[in-house]
Amino acid sequence: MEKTDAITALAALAQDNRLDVFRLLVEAGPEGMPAGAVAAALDLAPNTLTFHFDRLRTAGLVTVRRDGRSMIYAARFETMNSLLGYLTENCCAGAPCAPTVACKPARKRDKIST
Amino acid sequence: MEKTDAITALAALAQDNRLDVFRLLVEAGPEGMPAGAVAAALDLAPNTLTFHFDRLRTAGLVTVRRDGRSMIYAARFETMNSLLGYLTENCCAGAPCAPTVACKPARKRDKIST
DNA sequence: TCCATGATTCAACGACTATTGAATTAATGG
DNA sequence: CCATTAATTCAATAGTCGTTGAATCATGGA
Repeated sequence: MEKTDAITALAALAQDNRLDVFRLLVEAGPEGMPAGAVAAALDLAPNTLTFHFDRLRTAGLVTVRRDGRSMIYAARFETMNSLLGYLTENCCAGAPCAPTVACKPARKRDKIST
Repeated sequence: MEKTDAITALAALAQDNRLDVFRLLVEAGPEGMPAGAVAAALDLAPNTLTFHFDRLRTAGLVTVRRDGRSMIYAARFETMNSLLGYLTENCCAGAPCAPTVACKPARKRDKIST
């Protein structure tokens, strides 16, 4: 991952609502969930949400597809992995950090903590 | 690591010059380096640098101590580790990501890539 | 004490961010 | 075709960010 991409991804995650959105999508797994459901879960105005989705999408942290009138957003774990890779490689003085960290959608967890 | 701390740390790293500063300090290791040396290495105005150091310090990513008239800044690897921990735990759907990632100062590397 | 050096403080500035309300586009069902 | 639902676009706004220049503080040496 390039430095500029890392910065974009970091900036995308460095915001309260966006971090919530991303965590929610991570929990939702690869199938993702409709924008409306995210809006309902996090109590965000639809236009505000569109704004944040745009940032996440620009950062490559999220994908969209249309399903009827719903837009289904899903987390891109690959990008999250690249970001973790970049941070361990460049901000940890090298090798000691990186015993093959990998980010998979996998199993659900108890509950998102705020 | 708390969510708000994670956001502060992410925001601290999500900026070109600050990321450069932090990477430089990571390379410098636990002894750190004087503000002036950082300023020279990255060609930053001293007041601009103070501004960025403040952010990094607020995020807990950096420590300072005085040595004569120099201020010696050093990376706090512990915080970086916590951040990586938070991201793998909360943004990777849980366990599959975290085979004990750890961030140590340790050995130098070839060269920072821009 | 005086001066030079290293760094911080402060005010100002343009640029960007996050949110809002109103209007608009897209797809579906009757 | 019309109404409804889902989401996006757009303009406006307050607030924050990054940088600059000038002034100030702190330390050490002559």
